[in-house]
Amino acid sequence: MQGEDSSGAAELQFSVDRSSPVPLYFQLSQQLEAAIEQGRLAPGSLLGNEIDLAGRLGLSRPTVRQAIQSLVDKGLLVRRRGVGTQVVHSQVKRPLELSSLYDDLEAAGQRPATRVLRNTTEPATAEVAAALGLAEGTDVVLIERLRLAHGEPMAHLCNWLPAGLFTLDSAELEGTGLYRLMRAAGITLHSARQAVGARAATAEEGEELGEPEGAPVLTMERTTFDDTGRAVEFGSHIYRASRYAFEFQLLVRP
Amino acid sequence: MQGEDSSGAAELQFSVDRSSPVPLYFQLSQQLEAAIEQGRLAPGSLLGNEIDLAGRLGLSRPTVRQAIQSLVDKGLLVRRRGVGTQVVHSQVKRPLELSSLYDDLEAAGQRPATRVLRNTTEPATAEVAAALGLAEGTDVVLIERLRLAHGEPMAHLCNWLPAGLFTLDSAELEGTGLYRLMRAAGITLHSARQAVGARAATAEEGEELGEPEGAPVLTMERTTFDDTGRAVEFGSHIYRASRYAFEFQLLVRP
DNA sequence: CCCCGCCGTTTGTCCGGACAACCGAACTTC
DNA sequence: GAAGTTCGGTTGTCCGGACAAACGGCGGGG
Repeated sequence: MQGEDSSGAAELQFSVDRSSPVPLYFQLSQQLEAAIEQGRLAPGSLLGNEIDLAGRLGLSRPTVRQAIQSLVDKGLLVRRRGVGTQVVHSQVKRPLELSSLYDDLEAAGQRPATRVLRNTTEPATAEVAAALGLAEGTDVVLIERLRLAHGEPMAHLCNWLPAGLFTLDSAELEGTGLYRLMRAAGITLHSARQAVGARAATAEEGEELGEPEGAPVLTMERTTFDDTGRAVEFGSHIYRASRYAFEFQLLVRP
Repeated sequence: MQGEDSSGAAELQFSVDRSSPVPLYFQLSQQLEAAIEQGRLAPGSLLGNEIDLAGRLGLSRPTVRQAIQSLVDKGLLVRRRGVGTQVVHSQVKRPLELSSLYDDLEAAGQRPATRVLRNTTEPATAEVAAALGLAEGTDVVLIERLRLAHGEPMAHLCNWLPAGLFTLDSAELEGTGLYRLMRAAGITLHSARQAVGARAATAEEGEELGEPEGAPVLTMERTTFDDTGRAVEFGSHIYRASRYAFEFQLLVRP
């Protein structure tokens, strides 16, 4: 038995700034998250009861609970009635965000690059129209890109967006991901429907990706919606299975 | 302009049972969710302000807020300060749960079946030991299964569990999924780390799945943790790409 | 020695109120 | 007519308190 494991955060110093416009519960949750991240709050250690914590910080219990709850939702803390709140043992990293491949590669230390093959406006095919909830033949923007890492092709990306949603500059697309541009344009992404599968590459696809014909490729189709429910993007992507796999963490809803 | 779209849930009837052990906020959130599911609350319609809703139900505003917040977390509602709470327009289905293939197939109307090929205890290989956080050579349970739908092979599943975690009956495994059994045994699943990729099937794998050698297959590796942080399961799965794809919905964290 | 119930601790739920921040629309002003 | 301003309505944040429910350890009884 190590007493440390249970002593927890009693001696940890947290503080809030009431003059800040940042909500108090958010200030606290950020400090707690940072302490967990840096190991100052050891996995398995108890956080100390909410009443005392509130008292030490000069906050009310609901505010402290709100801060804790946000970290529980992130999977960093676990609450047990009659026991207390403790830091989870496992290494929780990132619970599957809606991030672009560009950000993924950049975070992994790869040097991503993009080659824009097409950036045009076309009438929507039946499949694209159905995915975006538009009438067939409506004008949509088609973006075809090749994503590279360390100069090697990684994926072939086709995206369709409703025309007029916002202007897409090819130069900007070379330097960052699509989602970053959409967020910057004031579009609030809300949810996405995805399908991940696999198939054999056609000769043309193999050519583009540097794989032989018939090589296995990962496929992903995704429709993204904003918070008004409009479909704002439909993508059909192909990844080199020999060089890429989707990695993510998911949490279980209690 | 249709007034209906904004009139919202004013005339909808909700009620709570204070003698029930089910929390009041949960009763309300279930009724709201059912109303949305059945279309009684139209997409885009406003929910009516929280104060009135609380008054009509004889609840306090925090309780109503808690009910609404749980549906916001599920992606069914969107709140806008100064505007109100409205039902999202898009069809939100299921935000990617940690569910077994068995449940997925059953929900899709396929008739799943399982053939248990192996159910033994063996010393852990280096790979399995690393995934489960055990010492190499520690005894682990190995379960090898073939999953069928409509009598056709769909996937080949290999799972390793720490020995002694709970007893696995082959007969039970034929009738349901692994996660359901684990939950029934009192193990609270907390999070999982997954990797989804693709490759060509070996001759042996093709034989088992009814695919030619070299056919593309989807691969998934998954390590599942309980809420104490222990790894409770490691799985290495292969799916017929011609017959199966992962479909899921994901929400954007605000 | 083992099982069972008691009891303190801690989180879960719920209340009622207060003020701030924000949005949209009506209004005023130029 | 257009732009800026005010104002009502709604959600966001925060407080202090109260009781209930679950867990774990303790002691008593078999």
